[in-house]
Amino acid sequence: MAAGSADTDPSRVVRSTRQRRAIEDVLASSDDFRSAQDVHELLRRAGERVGLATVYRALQAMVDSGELDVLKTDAGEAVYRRCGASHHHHLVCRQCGRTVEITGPTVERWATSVAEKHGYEDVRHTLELFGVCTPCQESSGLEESGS
Amino acid sequence: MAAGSADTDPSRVVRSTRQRRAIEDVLASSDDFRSAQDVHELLRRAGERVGLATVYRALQAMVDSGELDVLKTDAGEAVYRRCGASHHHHLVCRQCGRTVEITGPTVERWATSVAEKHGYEDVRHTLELFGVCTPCQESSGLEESGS
DNA sequence: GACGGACCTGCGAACGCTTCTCAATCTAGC
DNA sequence: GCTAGATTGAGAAGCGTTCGCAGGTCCGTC
Repeated sequence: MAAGSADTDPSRVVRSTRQRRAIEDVLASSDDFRSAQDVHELLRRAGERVGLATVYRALQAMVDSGELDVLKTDAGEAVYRRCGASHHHHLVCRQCGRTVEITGPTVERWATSVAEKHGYEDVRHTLELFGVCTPCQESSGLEESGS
Repeated sequence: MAAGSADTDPSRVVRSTRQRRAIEDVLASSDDFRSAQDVHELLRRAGERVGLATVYRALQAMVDSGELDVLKTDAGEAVYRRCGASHHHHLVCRQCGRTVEITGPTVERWATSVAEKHGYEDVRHTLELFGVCTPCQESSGLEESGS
């Protein structure tokens, strides 16, 4: 925490290379969060030979320049998404993984107002809902009460 | 995902051991978030010989039983803090780590209703707010405009 | 108090994600 | 075409975390 904030050195020139363009393409073609490993795998499948380290460096650079959003999964993996894609959350079944996308102005407003009340600015949030979907409720209900 | 849900096996008895009590003590003596490595280091300094793996296992067990809160730092490190019985969220400064506890009936209700609308039950959620607290806004403002 | 089985512990290895190293390569500008 | 310097790629290293297993500890029972 409290990093140096020295990454945005204005004397540094960003070059447009084949690899960087390929990485941008991958992210541009999706609205979902993608991990660095994902991006690397997708590039490989697309026939682009790009090193993993390069993917990490490019993603980090894009985060620094504000082109990408980044957040951490529960597993500690960083996932990236181009900024400006519509913000939403997920409702995930903890048994089968079935996922529903959720957009909620209620929460967005609540988050902002709460944060402001405490004097925090530039607020972002992570919110995930975990439950058991209808099909899984039925099947697990059979299992557990199976006496 | 879709793990066995075997963590809350009712046939499993939790034992009270020297190590586990020491870990509880460390966390009880602080209101701050502590990483597993922190806890391990503190135990070592206190003269308690406890293995790192044991610390991880104990912390995880406490999280599962609801005794501890856990969240991930930007660096991907898991940090733990004893948790009041009441469910709440955190508003964390992404620069200095200053944390405010938040309880929000608004969100709780919203989460439940959204989940039910999609047929999900037994819903839990994770919600963290990240922003920049007032002191950090001022200091970083000075830095950036400090031509 | 002794016994036995289940749980817990500790060590080190393994794991996954990320960053670093450094020589080779490529880009942009002249 | 040439040069300076940014960028790349492969593998090693770093870090936090989890796993495997032999041995130790705890708790209920006799």
